Amino acid sequence: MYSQVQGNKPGMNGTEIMTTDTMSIRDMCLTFDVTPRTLRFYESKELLFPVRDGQRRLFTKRDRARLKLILRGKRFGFSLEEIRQLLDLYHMNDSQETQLSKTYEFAERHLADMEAQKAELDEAIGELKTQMEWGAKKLAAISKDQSAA
Amino acid sequence: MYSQVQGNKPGMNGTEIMTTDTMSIRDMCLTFDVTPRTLRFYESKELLFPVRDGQRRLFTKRDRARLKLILRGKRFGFSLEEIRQLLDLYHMNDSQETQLSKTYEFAERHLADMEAQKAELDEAIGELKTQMEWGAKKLAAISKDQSAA
DNA sequence: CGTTTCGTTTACGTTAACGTCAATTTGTCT
DNA sequence: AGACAAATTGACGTTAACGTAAACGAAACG
Repeated sequence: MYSQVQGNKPGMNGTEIMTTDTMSIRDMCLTFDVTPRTLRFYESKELLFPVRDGQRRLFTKRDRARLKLILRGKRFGFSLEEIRQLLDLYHMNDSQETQLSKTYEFAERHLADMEAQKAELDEAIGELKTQMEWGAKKLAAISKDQSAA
Repeated sequence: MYSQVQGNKPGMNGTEIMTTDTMSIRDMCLTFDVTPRTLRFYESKELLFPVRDGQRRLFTKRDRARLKLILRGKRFGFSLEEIRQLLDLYHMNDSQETQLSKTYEFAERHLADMEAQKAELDEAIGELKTQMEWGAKKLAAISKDQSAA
């Protein structure tokens, strides 16, 4: 649904298609529902590494994968700094094996956190449902009172 | 494991036990691992309603139930304002039936949020596990290289 | 009775995660 | 060329959720 045509150098007439697989900042904003400020902020925090076409940022496929993980991490309540460490695991390249062991341990703790969170979430959902059934009964009683009046 | 003796008025000798079922601010801090500042802050935001013994706050059983819900809500990434609304559902008394319907609707949205969050959490856990298996294989390869050298 | 030991109020400070605004540059259209 | 839109770089502002420090009162203790 979005243009894959980006990074056209001067000299292109617009009919040629350069599927460089990069996206402009605006396309990123529309696709992921974030603001330009957010993307620049994430770059400043070294969460994203858009390449440059002159001054302008071009976001690669890798940046988009990372952004998806960032936004998901945020929904789980992780800080950007924690997320940055996790991104290292997802985007580890072969020349960074020295850090792999440390990253792996971090991921283990993170996984434990998430599973604990899941257990608690299940419990909370159960309790909320119980409360809502109580509320539903109350509501039913009220509407009955009113029809009787 | 914590003292249930609180709110003793002057004139008590310490052998009598007044199981008023209230806790001092310090006991609350130890029990729930929060700071006094946090408890006062929650009171100022009308999340807790400790009674007073002169100047001092005494936290009731109701306050403790609410605090548990507050801390859990925070772990799920909800704001204090959102949590305050949910507390209305859990601590609704019969004289507040006018607001019940509104609160119920809020709870329905909240429940939907939580179930969506659970689904996403399951997915994230699965992906993280996959990545960690990849990482584990890498680590195994490295240690093999080193033993061969 | 002096002194530590909580607890209280008031008020200013802090951090994360951006928002917002201004000045400027660059590309695009007519 | 002129105008307009879109992007960039500072730089300062904002909100939530507390932290921290000062100044004070009350209670407990030797």
